[in-house]
Amino acid sequence: MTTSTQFSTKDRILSAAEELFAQHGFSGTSLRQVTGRADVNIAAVNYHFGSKENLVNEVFRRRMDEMSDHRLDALKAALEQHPGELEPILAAFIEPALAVARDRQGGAAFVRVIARAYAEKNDGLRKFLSDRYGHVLRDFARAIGTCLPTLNKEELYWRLDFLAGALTYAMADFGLIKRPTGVQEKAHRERAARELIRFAAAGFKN
Amino acid sequence: MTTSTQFSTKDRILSAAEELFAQHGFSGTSLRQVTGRADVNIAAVNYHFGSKENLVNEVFRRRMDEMSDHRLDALKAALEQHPGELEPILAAFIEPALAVARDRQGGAAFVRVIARAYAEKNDGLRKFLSDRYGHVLRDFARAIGTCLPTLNKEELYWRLDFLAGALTYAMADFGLIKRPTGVQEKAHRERAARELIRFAAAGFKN
DNA sequence: CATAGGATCAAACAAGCGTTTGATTCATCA
DNA sequence: TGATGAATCAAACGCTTGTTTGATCCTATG
Repeated sequence: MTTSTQFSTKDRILSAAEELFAQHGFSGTSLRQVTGRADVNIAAVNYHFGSKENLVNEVFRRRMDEMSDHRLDALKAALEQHPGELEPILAAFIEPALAVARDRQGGAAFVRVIARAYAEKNDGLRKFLSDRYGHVLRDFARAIGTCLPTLNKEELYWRLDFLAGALTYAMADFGLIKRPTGVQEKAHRERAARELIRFAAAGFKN
Repeated sequence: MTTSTQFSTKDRILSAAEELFAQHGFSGTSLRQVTGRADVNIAAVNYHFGSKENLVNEVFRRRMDEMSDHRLDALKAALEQHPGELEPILAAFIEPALAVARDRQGGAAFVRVIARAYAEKNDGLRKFLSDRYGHVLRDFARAIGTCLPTLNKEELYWRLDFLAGALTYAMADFGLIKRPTGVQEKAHRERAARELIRFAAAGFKN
């Protein structure tokens, strides 16, 4: 099959897997659950992806590539338009996570999948993420560093870790802040981004 | 068996489960792995705990009770000895997590288990945690609130979520800060606590 | 010492797992 | 139109899962 009027089998598997991984984790999700939700034969996973592990990686690649590109674009724009300012850099880091969370259908699930990736000590996956997206974090570290020249490198990395933790946790709706019924998911996440930018900016500046 | 010169079968199972859950997650850990490491018959888990799910809950209860008590004691002391100050309250929240991480053997694994608990959308476990330990978070929220009376309640809860996220993430060694070889685990975690208290204090104060 | 009952054991259970097979459908192109 | 190969299918593969069984060991109590 080259094209299709609807979503391809491959895409349906990826979307179903994304949602289920977000809900039940990687090892907590069976391929039969995935193919059941995608309305696809069980053998299709191994046909299109080779193995369950490859499917996990593909679920990541599909959204992380997009999110990382947006982050780097936003960082470049922030450095050009607001040189020396911290908040635009933090926004460039935080808002694409928000965007991927609300953009496409099922994107909300992906944020939770990211959180899971950190929790699962799946070393293969972590190496995959570090190899493929480590440079994004390094670029942000450099940008923040030139913005706060008195901050030494170790402290900078600690705070970047705190930011990543808070972002992951908040975006995934893990905490005690439950989205009030009646508040739209989109408005909720925008609020989260706004609050986090303020919180982190204060923390970075000391 | 009422007493034992060594650790009881029940304790050995709990410790082995804790370490393995930290490494491979709940659904990623089989009871045969647990009983293998604990050097115990496979049937012992269901005999002593009833089911795998109960074992998961027990692994939590064992350390969370201790950590929550320490947090509340430290909070009380902070309010008495440093009334109106924010940093001691944050320290009361952060340091017991550090303590449980270094105190007993295998405690380090538990911090990673906590992180996992939030990532797993295991609703039974999350309800268990919320029912049993929700009052701890509420006490801290109240203490911080009287400390920063201009901060409205919603913002306060957002920031408490950010703190919890950053704490979980940093303590579990998820981020890019890898403990340098040669630096003791204890020193590494103390550094984490110190940096996080400063970061969060600045964030809370705005 | 006899015995009751908690603790441990090897073994098996049905169910679910990821993966593979070989046949069959279907669209494409010579 | 008939051939080619990708895509899909039902079915089965061997293996692991959590749990249960019934026998056996061990220790504390009468």
